[in-house]
Amino acid sequence: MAKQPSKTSQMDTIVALCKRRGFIFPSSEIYGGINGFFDYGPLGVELRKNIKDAWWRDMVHRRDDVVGLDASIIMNPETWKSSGHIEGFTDPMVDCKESKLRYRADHLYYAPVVVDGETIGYVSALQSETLDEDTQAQAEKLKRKLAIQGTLEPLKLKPYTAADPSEYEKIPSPETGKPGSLTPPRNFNLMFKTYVGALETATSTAYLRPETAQGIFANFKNVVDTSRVRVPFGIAQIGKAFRNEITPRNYIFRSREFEQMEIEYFIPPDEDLWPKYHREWIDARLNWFESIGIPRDMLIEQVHPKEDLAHYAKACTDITFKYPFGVEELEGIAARGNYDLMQHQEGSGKSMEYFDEGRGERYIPHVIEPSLGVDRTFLALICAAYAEDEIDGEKRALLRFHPRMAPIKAAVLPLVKNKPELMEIAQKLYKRLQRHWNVFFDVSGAIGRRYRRMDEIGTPYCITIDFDTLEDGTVTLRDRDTTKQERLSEEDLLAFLTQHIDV
RNA sequence: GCGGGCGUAGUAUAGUGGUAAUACGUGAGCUUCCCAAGCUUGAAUCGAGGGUUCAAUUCCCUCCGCCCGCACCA
Repeated sequence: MAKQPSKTSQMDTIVALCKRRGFIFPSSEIYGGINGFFDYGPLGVELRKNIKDAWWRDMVHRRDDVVGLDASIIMNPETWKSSGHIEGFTDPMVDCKESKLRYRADHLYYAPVVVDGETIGYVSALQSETLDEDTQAQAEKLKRKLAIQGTLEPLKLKPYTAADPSEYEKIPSPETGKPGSLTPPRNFNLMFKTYVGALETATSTAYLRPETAQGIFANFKNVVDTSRVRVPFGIAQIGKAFRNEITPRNYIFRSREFEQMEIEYFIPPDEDLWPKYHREWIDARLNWFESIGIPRDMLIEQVHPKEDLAHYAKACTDITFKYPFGVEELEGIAARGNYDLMQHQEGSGKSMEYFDEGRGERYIPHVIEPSLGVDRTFLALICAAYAEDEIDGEKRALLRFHPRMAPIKAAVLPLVKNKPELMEIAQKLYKRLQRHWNVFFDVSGAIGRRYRRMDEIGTPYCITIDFDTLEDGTVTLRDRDTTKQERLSEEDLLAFLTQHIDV
């Protein structure tokens, strides 16, 4: 019985293919690699570039209402105070050494149990609606158990993060109820720190940006003052961002260095207005994914439930993709109100107000934020494109990339290499195509082998120069997905390629 | 960070206390060769460090990395 390929094995196959054909390498592999970082090889860099170019062209050049920006990765650290990343990006964690469970330290509450002014022990519980009752019951139980007489004083609950280091040993684990197994709270700030200038001092501390968005907000006034934009309008940016993830997982899906493609789309503040723009952007983004070759049925629109939203957010809809390891976020489209601009206005002391001439009024615009990862798109494209089929009883693996996304658009293949006439024509055609696209020239091996090589890296078209070419100038155009061939003149070939690649 | 599993050419795997192999891929060559043909020939591997041993890829320890689960996903 044939082995059913499991979900992980399909992922393994894709990982192996990416390595074998030069899409993705583990970063600094000769030194044993480094967790959560990846390098993109000759084919990978082409695919990434095609993703970014397509996004930029479709979101910036082909729209009248979006302009671009390229902000620096390291910004004034005040930026991250205003944005909330220095406070909110830190997750204090506490581990229970006995039960092996881990908690958010700020969600774990504790209180000393005090009877007639004397502390007889501690109680603890996780944040919940019944927190007060739970801890009260624990305290009474403790008092009975120790057979202590007297009056129980009201519990003063504090988060574990506020505990004195001398108390860590005495606070019971919420799982086991016994003290002594909890670690001190440990901070995981997800921003990478660095130092600007020669001296490593507290005042020279800076951060690698954890998102590109803040560079856009920080430049809001600059763009408004210089670019003749009018609300509603967007600012788009593509760039690297860095998050010191506790556990990078799923290949390039969650890595510590990644690239974002973000738009902040500024709209008037009317409460009834944002749902319309939010919807428009969700649809625009879904259409875009389809246009680059991700089938609609692999995409899911997921609305964040109200209770999961950040306090300032009005709504957030994820576009998720069916990765082999599960359905995971590709892009988030958030309606963030005017929170970010307000924060920066307050933090910087500079007005973020926009004067709307049409309305004759001043306001701080609200924002819709479509935020997408280049690397997640990369992985989605490969997962969507990967296929295995059978040609005349021979198995083959191929990547069915949209021609616009394919790292190599076409290969020029002289049927045989020991005929100078064929080589000469092939070289000439190759040079001609090279002026327009990334094309490949291959003479080594049998023609069938060369086709299969191109299939595996997703090259949509192979152009073969054969003996008929010497007679009538036509070439064979072979299609990757169907393996069908047709003969075309050189001019028809160019028209065909232009039509299919430059969409 | 914890627990479990793992680490042998580019990839997938075999194997051993006496210095390593198979397939595919890959380089060169031959063949008017349209779907991984054939032949000749070449390169390339035991994650790193330490220990035990006459001898370690094999046993032990440490580190690094990968995978799964917990947690995290702001």
